[in-house]
Amino acid sequence: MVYSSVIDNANWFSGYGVLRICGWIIRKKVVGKVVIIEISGDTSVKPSVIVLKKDREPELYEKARKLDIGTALCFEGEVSPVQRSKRGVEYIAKSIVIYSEPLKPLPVDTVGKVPTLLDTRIKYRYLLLRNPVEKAIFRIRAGIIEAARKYFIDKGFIEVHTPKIVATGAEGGATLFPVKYFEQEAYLSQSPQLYKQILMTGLPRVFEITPYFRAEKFNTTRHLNESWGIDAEQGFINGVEDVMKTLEELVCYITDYLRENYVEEQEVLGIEIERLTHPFKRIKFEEAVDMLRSEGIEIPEGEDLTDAAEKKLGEIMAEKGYKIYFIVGFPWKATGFYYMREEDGYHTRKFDLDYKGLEIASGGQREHRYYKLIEAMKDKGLNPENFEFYLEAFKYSMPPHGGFGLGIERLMMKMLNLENIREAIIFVRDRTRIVP
RNA sequence: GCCGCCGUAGUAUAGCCCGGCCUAGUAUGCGGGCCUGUCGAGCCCGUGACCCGGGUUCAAAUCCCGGCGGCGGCGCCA
Repeated sequence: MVYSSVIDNANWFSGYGVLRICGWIIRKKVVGKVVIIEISGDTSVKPSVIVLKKDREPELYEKARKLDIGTALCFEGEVSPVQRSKRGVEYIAKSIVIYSEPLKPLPVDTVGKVPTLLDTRIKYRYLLLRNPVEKAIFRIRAGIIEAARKYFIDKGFIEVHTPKIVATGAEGGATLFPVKYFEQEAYLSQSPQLYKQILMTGLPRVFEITPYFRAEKFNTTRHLNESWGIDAEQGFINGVEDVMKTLEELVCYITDYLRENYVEEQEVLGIEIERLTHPFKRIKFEEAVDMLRSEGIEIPEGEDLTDAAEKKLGEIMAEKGYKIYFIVGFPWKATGFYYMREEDGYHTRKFDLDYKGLEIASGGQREHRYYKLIEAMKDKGLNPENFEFYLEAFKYSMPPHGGFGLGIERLMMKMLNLENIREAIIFVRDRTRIVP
């Protein structure tokens, strides 16, 4: 599939089937009387291949054979009637315009013949984006967001933006990045949670595609300090099931959308995004704990599952034929103050969505009753006075509501079989990385 | 924060355990040549590296100490 570019200048038809394609040389072969140049641009994940023959276009042949890997150029031409390349669509060029040449040889291999360590890969990500594999990963990322927007808009949700500079976190300041905000103390937002909820008094169905800033000192393959999520919140719900339904439909919509529209990307990555069908399996938190305990894993009473336990649960569930499943009914002890408690006082309406043993989303029904919310905060040892801006909204007919946050990078990891979450974001912010 | 592993040309690696045979090997890149519509092309020639500082020793890429950097695990995690 050849995509039409939104940038007219980068890709336009100048009439009579003549096409202008721009990009960088990622591979060049001089083979006797023929020069073969592969261009990586934005028209396709696979390279555009220009073939120049000594007897057909002698001047361009001479020009092309001297070009370096990494050169930025545009060519005008047409699709070749002869298609012998196994790598991309072949073109016959009528003209080539050089825009920029590398000052020195590229530090990394943009065709992927020589392996690159993750650290180097992150450092030179912008160059490696010329590599079809890397390009495919980030085109798919864009596809996830594109699909999510379509899904929500179709369902009548409105896209919102909540502040990323906030006055307080929901549960103390330990995991927040402080920022100087004139004479006040402020933080980077860890989650749009509280603001999404406030919006339930005026816009009962919202979604937001947003960064999460988390100051935890993780050093693992599945944590970032700046990650992105697809968040949603909906009001006038009949229960937590309404929220879970939205989430499972969204995830299925995304995978179907990618399967259909990102075929070439999957081919380049050598994967097939698996088809998911809803409803997803629901298991109760206690059932999960029982399953794990019968496998000899210790789970302290009322505590959340560790990552290792979640991974093990993924294996157990896979044996039963479930790759993606909800864990529902988390104990109050293990959740935030804003989740609605069940009548028994022990359980809540919080859920997690796990995909192949990794938590990719969490959410639930929130407590919308003002006095219950105050009670909950006190129970969690929080001072309601610190949340006045939030609580105020609950005084004016807050409908029952709930929502979720879906981690984009984590979804990508499981969908594309990435080993490290850092492979799923272009510019990485982790424990030590702050540039580029 | 704790624990483990690692740091060798542009990139990716071998050598380190057991110091000398390392003038540091290989692949790829880069420069040159041959050949050929190649597709991880092939063949030949060339090019280029032991993270930093200190120590042990006749002798250190190799052993020891410190620093810096990377990877992973755990803790922690809306």
